[in-house]
Amino acid sequence: MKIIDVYVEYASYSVDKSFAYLCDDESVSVGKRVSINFNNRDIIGFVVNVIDSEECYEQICLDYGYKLKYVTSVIDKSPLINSDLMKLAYHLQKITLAPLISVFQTMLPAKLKPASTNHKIKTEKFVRIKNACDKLSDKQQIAYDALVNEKEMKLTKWRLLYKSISKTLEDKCFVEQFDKQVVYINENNFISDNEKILNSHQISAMDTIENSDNNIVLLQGVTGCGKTEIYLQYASKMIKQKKQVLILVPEIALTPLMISRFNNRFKQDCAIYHSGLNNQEKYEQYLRVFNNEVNVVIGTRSAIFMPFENLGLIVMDEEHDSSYKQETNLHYHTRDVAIFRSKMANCKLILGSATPSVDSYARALKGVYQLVSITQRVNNSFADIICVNTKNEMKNLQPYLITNELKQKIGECLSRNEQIILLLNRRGYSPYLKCSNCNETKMCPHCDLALNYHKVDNTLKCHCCGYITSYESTCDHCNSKVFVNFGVGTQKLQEEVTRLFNGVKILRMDGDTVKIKGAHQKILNSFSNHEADILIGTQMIAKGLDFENVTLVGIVNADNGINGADFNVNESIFQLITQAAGRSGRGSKNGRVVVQVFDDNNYVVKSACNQDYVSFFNHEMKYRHQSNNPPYSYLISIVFSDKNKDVVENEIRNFKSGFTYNKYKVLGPAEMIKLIDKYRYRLILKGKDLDVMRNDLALVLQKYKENKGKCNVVIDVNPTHLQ
DNA sequence: AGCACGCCGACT
DNA sequence: GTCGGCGTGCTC
Repeated sequence: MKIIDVYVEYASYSVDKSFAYLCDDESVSVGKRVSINFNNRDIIGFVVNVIDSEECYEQICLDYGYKLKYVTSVIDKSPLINSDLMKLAYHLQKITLAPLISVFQTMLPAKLKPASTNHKIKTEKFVRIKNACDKLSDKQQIAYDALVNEKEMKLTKWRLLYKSISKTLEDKCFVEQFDKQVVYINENNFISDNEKILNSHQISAMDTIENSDNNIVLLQGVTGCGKTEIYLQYASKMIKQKKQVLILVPEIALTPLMISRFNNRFKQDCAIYHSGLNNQEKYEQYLRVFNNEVNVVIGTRSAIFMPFENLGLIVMDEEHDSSYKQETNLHYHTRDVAIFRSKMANCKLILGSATPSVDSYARALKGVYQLVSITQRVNNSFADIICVNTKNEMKNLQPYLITNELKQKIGECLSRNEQIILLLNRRGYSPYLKCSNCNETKMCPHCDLALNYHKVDNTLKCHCCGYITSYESTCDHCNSKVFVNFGVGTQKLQEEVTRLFNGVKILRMDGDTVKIKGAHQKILNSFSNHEADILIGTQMIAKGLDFENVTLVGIVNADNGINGADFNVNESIFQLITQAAGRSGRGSKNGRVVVQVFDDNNYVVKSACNQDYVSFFNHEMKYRHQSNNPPYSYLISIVFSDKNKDVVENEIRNFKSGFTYNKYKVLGPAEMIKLIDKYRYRLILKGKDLDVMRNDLALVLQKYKENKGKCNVVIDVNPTHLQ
C-alpha cells in the first residue's frame, strides 16, 4: 500500500496544501497525475510525495486522524515532471509565492496539466497483425502480407486499399485495430542556411561569452550587428557536444526571421513552441523534447518549461520585451526561470538586446552578468528619426493628430509608391466621452473605466471587461443624450488619414480587427503584398515586422502617459519608440521615422530619437534612484479583490498589520479602480532585501490562509507595472 | 474552487 | 407553512 500526497487541481490559496490518499497501484510516483474523489467531486490531483506503508487501512486512518480515500486511478504511465523540473517547481513556488498547483499547471502543456478541463489527447485508429493466419483467399493474402510488411497502417488507408477484405480479416481476428497518438512532424521545405564567417566583432564577442566565468551574459548589440549568427554558431557547437539548445523569443508571429534561420540551419532537429499552436500541436512538440527527439527548441516564454535533460545553451533574444513576464495565473519572469535553469544545467544564458531592460543593464554594469557589447553594424544604416512637437501645431486648442511634417512625409512616400506604418497605442475611435450637458464621463457600469467610443459599429466598449452598449445611450447623471468625444484611437486616426489623403488604401490592425482567428496574418500578408499603402495599428505593429517597402514610420502621441505614476512607463515608452523606429527602412531604401510628441524636451523622447541607449539609461537610473524604485529596490505587489468593498478593506488592513517589518516598507492599502464588479486594494512591499520580504509575506499569507480569508489574493513579486 | 449545510424573507 | 436566497465551512 502506498500513501501519497497530492495537490488538488484548484489554483486557490484555500486549498494550497497536500491531501493524503491511499493507492494500491504500485506504479504511482511523484510527478504523475491521479484521478481522485475530493469533497464528493471527481477531480485531478498531482502527486508530490509517495511513501510505502505496511500497516492496515484502519491503522493508517488512526495514525492520520481522519479517513483516507483511495485514488480512483493513476493517469500517467511515466512522470510528467522529473526531479530537475520538480526542483524548478519548488523554486518557482518559493519565488512567486503562488499556490503550488498553479506552478505545475503553468509548467505543463494544456493537455498534460492537472485540471479536469484538459482536453483529450488525440489518437488515430491504426491496424496491426493480431494472429497468424491460416487459409486465406488470394486477395486476403495480399492485404495480410501488405500489413505484415508495413507492421501497422492507418485504419483509413487500410479500408481504402482493401475495402471489404480488410473487414473480413478483422472479423476473423487476424488483424486488430488500436489507437495511436497523432504525431505531427515538421515537414517544411527547408532552405539550406550555411554558417557565415564571423567578423572580428562577432568573434571577440563569441570569445568573451565562451571564456567568461560568468554563465549569464548580456549581449548588447545594435540592430543588424549579427547577434543571430552568434546564437546559431554557439548552438551548433552545443549540438555537436550532444547538448540541447533553447532559444526564447518574445512572440513567434513577430519573429519569423529568427525562426526561419534556426529552422533552415537545424531542420528536423528543431521544435517550435508558441501560442499560435493549438493544444494538440503544443503537446506534440512537448513530446518531441520529452522523448529526446530534438536538440533545438525555439519558442515563447512557456518554452522555458520544456523537459530538457541536457541543456547546453539558453538564448533569450530581445530580453527587454514585456511579453517575457507572465501577468496571469503565475506571475513569473522568463529571465528568472532561465537564470535558474542555466544554474541547474551549468550552461550559458545569453540575454540579447539592442536596448536591454534597465534592470539587466544595471546588473551587467555591476558585474552580476557578463556584459558583451557590439556597436558595429554588419550592413545597413539606421533610419533617420525626426521628432515633432505637437504643442507648436495646435488646431482649435487640440493638437494636430497628424502634423504638417508627418503629412508632408506621408505624401512624399506615397508619391514614391512606398509604404507607411502609423502607430497609435490606443484602439477604438476615442477613449472617452463626456456629456455635453453635465460634463460627466460615460463610465463602464462594471469597472471604474471610461467607455471607449467605437465609431465603426457605433458602440461604447469597456476595454477591460468587454461590456458593450449602444452609442445612443443616455448620461447616467442627467439623462442627456448628447456626448462629446475626447482623445484619439486608431479608428479616428484612420478617419483622419482618409480625409487627408483621398483614396489611399489603409489597413488597420488593433485588438478589434485581429479578434477573428487568422486575421492577424491576413492583414500582414495583405500589407506585405502592397494591397494597402498605410498600416495603422496599436503597439502590436511595433515589434518585429519586416516589410522592405516601408520607408516611413509615424508614431502618433508617442509620449502618451509619460512620467506617469508607474515606475516603468518611461522605459516602456523608450522601448516602444525604439522598436517602432526599427520597422522603417528595412529594405534597400533609406527609412524615416517621425515621432510626434507633446513634449520634445523630455529625456525619454530625446534619447529615443537620438538612438542613445546609454543616455536614456543614465537619466532613467537617476530617476529610479530618486524615487527608490527598481533596480534600487525590490517591489512586491499584493492585490486583494472581492465583490464586497467592506470585506476587501477590512481584510487588507488586517493583512497589513500582520507584518512585523523594519527592513522594508509596506505601502498602502491603496484603492485601485474597480474591475469586472470587483473592488480592489493594493499593498506594496518595498525594500532592499527581497528574500526577507518574501519570507515575511509567506508567513503573513500562511496566517491569512489559516484564518480562512475570503478575498482573492494576487501576489506579484517584481512587478513590471503597477496599474 | 465548488458544494453542502444552514438560517432568514416572499410565495403556492 | 415551504422554496430559495447566499453566508460559512470543509475537502484527505
